[in-house]
Amino acid sequence: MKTENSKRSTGCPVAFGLDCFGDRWTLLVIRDMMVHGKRTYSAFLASEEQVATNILISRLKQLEADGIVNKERDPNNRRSYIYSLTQKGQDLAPVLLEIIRWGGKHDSREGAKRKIVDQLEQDQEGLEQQLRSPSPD
Amino acid sequence: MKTENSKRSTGCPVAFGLDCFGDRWTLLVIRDMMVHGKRTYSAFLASEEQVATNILISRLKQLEADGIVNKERDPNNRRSYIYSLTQKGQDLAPVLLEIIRWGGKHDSREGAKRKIVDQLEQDQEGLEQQLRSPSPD
DNA sequence: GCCTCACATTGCATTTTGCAAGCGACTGCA
DNA sequence: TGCAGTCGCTTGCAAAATGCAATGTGAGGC
Repeated sequence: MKTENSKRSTGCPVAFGLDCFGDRWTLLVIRDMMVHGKRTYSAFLASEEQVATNILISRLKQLEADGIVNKERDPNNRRSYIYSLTQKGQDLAPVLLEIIRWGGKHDSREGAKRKIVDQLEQDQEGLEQQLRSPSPD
Repeated sequence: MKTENSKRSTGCPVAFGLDCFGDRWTLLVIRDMMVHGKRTYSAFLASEEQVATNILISRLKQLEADGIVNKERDPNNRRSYIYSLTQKGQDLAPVLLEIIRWGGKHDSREGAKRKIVDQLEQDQEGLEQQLRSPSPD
């Protein structure tokens, strides 16, 4: 598991960000919450990129420890938990949007998904609000 | 070394971005180029975060392979190389800016560096232009 | 010719990742 | 009441990435 003291401490805001979400999986979990409105462990597990269970749980724990997501019991199902974005997590929406914009511009592969990129070009403000308080799609 | 076929191919622009710069070091090299105007191997090596030589060279090669940086000989010193950002690399400026904004807002540690964060608040457009064609600070 | 600098490689121990299996608490259903 | 299925999570282990120190190479400088 990623340990808490694996954080750098140079004071650079970029390094600080990377310490929170600078790996191959963390930002995909945040994407799943923002873009796809996912909120449960099993929903994250079902994402296209096929994250392993041990990686997923370690990232969720780290995100919770970093105050980016909040974990609470599902009132309707006592064996489930609901993960949601804190303010700090919602504030990652602009970061995600700019990554989407960059990926949309520079990913020339077949099968690149344009839907959200088009939405971003047409109504950035609206999309950002949507990412901050998402609903399942 | 990170192999080229370690790329995911789900078509998601976020996953595409993470395949290019989703690790603990790549974006720091890009930060060094944009924010600090660094352009040589030895300048990157001297960064605060103390990247190892093997990691640095592997990231530079990957960035070059991905078309994000360009490598050419230094006309003034034939044992040196100059690394510079391509258009694709310069287009990462908004991503970096939003990470800086987020880090600036949420990093409450002692010693967090505010200078660039303040600059961002005062003149985002100017800063973005500066990051796209940086000069050493 | 010898020294230094800049870029880069190598070897090896440690850490992280990927993958498969399994576990305990809980639920829905007969 | 029993029991199969779901949910969140843990464990074991092989493979890959990382951290680290030492070494190599090729171009200048003197």
